[in-house]
Amino acid sequence: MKWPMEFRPQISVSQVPADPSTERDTPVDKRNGCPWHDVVTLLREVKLRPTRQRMALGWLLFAKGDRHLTAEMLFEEASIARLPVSLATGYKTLNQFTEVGLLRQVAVDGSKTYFDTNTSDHHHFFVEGQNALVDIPSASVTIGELPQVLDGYEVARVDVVVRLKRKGA
Amino acid sequence: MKWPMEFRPQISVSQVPADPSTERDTPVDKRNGCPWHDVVTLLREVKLRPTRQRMALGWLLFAKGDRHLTAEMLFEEASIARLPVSLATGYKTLNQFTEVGLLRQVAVDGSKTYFDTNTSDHHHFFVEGQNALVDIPSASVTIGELPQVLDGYEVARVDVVVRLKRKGA
DNA sequence: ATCCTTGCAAAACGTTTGCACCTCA
DNA sequence: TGAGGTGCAAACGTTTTGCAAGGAT
Repeated sequence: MKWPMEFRPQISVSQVPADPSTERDTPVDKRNGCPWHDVVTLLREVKLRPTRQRMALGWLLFAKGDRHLTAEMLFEEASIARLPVSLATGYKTLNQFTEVGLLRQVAVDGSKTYFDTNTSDHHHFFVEGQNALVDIPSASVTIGELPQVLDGYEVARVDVVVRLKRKGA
Repeated sequence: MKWPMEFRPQISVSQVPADPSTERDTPVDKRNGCPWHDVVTLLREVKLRPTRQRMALGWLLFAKGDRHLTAEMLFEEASIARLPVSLATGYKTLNQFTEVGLLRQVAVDGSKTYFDTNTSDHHHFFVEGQNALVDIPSASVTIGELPQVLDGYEVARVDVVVRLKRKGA
């Protein structure tokens, strides 16, 4: 594959502070803990039927502030909480929630897919060994300038992952 | 999991231009096309026996400048070139090369693992639709400052992925 | 001669799907 | 009641592994 690479700086990504009032793509306020009742509203706004399972998962996901979960983790939480949801439904729901902008997928390495309940503009620490993700407010990372992008393309998103390792490991 | 997050800017990651003379962790010069003979040297330096298969894969990987490959892509290239290497060996070799610092894994989303022959400090464009990776010299991206890192941990690496999408898609 | 490496096929793993049954509006 | 959702088990694609046979020093 040939690629015309002209790296004249041109596009500049301005990072916006994670001020709730500026959040985009967040149909419903899920910034504060989300009582059970609000999950109905949340689901209705994105035009997903508030079924028993989606309610349960939505509650697990959004009631406790920002979280980073895999399908398996969510499934286990539901099991422990005696919320009867199958693993397949867990996957399907996470994907649906992502499609409608309630969640965001985070690419770290490894085979597992992480879902982030914080859909605003921000980045991540990835803690090796613990395989845990921690938010970094986008205000804390400044990206200066990017090289010019290929004609016909535009920047969809800039993901920054800061990998942490145990000191002296 | 609780996490003490104090986001006082403190650690500053200074990005170094991709000047070959400053490359770290690159045991052997693989900057210019690597003739067959040099692969032997390359392998010996990292204490891997120069077997037929590792020679073949090493040559495919390092003879053509910087590349971003999955195991399947490498396997297909080898097949086309009539180099008899099994898929399992392809995987094993990519992992071994990564362990000794000859390759670097790149985390984009999707189920496939990409390996990058450029182990120096740099970032990536990820072209959606084409699932292609393109290097961004680290000099083109300036990361200002990072929040303080949890006690006992240090920054292993900062990965920046700039996702490109077709305009108006 | 010894240890390392390979190839195959099978297993493992995370994820998706086909389909019969159920349920919400 | 009917469109949509769920659960199960099977299918899927990628990656790893156990083991017997082959190759490097």
